[in-house]
Amino acid sequence: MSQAPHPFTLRQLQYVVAVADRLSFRKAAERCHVSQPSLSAQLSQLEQALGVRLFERDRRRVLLTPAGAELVERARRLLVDADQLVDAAKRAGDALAGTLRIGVIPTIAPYLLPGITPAVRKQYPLLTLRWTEDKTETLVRSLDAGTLDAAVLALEARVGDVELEVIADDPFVLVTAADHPLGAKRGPVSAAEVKGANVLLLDEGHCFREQALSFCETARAHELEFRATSLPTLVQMVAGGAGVTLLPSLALSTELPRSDLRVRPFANPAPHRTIVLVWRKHSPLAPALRELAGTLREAYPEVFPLAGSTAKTKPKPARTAARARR
Amino acid sequence: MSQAPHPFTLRQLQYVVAVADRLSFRKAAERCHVSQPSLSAQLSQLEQALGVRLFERDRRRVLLTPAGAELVERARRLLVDADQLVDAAKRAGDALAGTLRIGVIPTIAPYLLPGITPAVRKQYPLLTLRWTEDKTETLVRSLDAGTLDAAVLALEARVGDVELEVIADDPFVLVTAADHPLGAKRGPVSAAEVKGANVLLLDEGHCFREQALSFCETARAHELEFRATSLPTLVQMVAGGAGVTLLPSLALSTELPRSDLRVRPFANPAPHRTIVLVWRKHSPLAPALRELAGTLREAYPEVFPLAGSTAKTKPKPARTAARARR
DNA sequence: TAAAAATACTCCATAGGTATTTTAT
DNA sequence: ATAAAATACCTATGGAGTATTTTTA
Repeated sequence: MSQAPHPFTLRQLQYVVAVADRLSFRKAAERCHVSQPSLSAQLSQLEQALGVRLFERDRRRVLLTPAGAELVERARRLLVDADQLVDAAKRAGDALAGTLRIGVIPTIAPYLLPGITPAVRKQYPLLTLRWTEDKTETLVRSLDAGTLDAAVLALEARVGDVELEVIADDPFVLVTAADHPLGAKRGPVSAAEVKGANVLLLDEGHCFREQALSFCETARAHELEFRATSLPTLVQMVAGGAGVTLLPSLALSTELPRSDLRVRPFANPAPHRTIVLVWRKHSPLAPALRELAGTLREAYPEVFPLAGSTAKTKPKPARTAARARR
Repeated sequence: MSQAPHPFTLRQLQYVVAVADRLSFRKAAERCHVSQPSLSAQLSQLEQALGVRLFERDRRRVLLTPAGAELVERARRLLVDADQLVDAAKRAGDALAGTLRIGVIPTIAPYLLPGITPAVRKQYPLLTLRWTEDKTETLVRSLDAGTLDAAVLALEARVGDVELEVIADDPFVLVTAADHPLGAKRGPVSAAEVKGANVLLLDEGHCFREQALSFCETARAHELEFRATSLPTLVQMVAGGAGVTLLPSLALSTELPRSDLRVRPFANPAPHRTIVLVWRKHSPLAPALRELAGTLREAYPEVFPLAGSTAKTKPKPARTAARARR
């Protein structure tokens, strides 16, 4: 649309309004902290630009012409809008007091979000998070396109050229039916034990599938032909005796305990994923996102005491003793 | 309110919008017909002024930050409003296409306005006239205060320090009851004939009263104690036999003919008033008002063939042959 | 390396200042 | 004579230009 420089200045509008209020060039000039000739010059310039006489000059006083009166009203509104624009921008300057669009993968979203939402709301009461759930590849594309400000992903996936901050380490566990041989023993399960087992995995496209599959290949376990579309389905199929599976610890508190299933951690080196918050390189939101990631990292072990790597340093963190961070 | 210079420029907003549209500083600069460094400089200046990063710079492309996206929306609106302000001002520049506030005295308003309104509407379809009816003194004060843009008055009254344009000469006539001796004769009545007659006049405050009274003093006629508050009342009282009166010709077509009344013009020098359009000295509307007065002057004899001085030049103007003036 | 934005600087247009004149009461 | 706005003229800020460097894919 408009590419030519605007025919008037916000300053000129201020002058018009000042004169309309005081009905005197001198007093208006005082109020605007400029000299009377400067103000006069700007106003006649404005009149020339608009092609309208705005004021009726008289040595005693100044009167508004009908055109001037209308312009003053518009000028007032415009100046108010301009001020509001400044205010809005200043408010928007604090990214943690606005809206952030963040993506999450399906094997994290339903387990993480309910848990950390209260902590985020508490820490950043003015922040609104707009979550988008999709597979890693889609999220990374959206991120690059600028449709998302950040994403919560597993670092082990192809994550693109981004900056990131670790939120938590999420070790995998072995899940078997209660009557399955591998579920009979307690304590950490070694890769050797799993050798030859029939393992159920997620569908293509889920990065968790790739991560679990990579472990299975190392351990020489077999993948079954059936693939599940979600973790709850996977668990259900294991309970039905179709085979064993791996689950991220994050999902445990939601999917388990179940009397028909057994869960065993893995012996080192245990398969795991690293949950990270990622954002575009050069994103001006980087500082804010880094801080947000810190908040998530701190909230994580409190909300998921069974899961996070940080939990190792605090073997039994009291679930109720969530320190309020100011 | 705002007396400090505004923290940003409309030009800067144009730059922001241009960048938001093209997502490239270079292309935006092209579009705005400035060099890329100039645009860059203005934008970083704006970012500094607002304390917000608006763009995410990347060598490949430019992305809007959330704050930037919001600001762009506001900027778009603000620029549209600014353009509208210019348009409105340009339109308002033509005073004969806007609204004019005009005062009229009570002895003119009811007779003149219905007659000339169609002509005005025809000549200036975009013009709205806001009429105010009041006595001369009040109108002159309103005019001076700027509440009115102009007024239709009788020049013979104290009209203040104004510029004016004559609309019409309005000679007075003698009105008597049908059975009054002065009404028995036909043809112009001389001042001598009226000597000693009992004359009814308007109330104080009406300038027409002063004008009629001045004639009565010259002619040595007597004013009766009763005073009427309006011309219709005056006519009614004359019909009732209370005395004779003077009427402005302008009022004739509305108040007369009546079978119970007689009307006679005055012999020269006939009493009269001059109907004028007046406005403040220095009013920037002067040219428009002068033109408007011209239109009224031309319409007058066509609408009031019995009344105007101009009518003398055309003894019998066909009332229906109102030339359409372009 | 190439393409885009940022820097460095120079220039000039103009907003703003001071001194003075004009104008109308 | 006075008070206010307009005019004349000067100054200096800063917007815009050209040339160049920086950055990173």
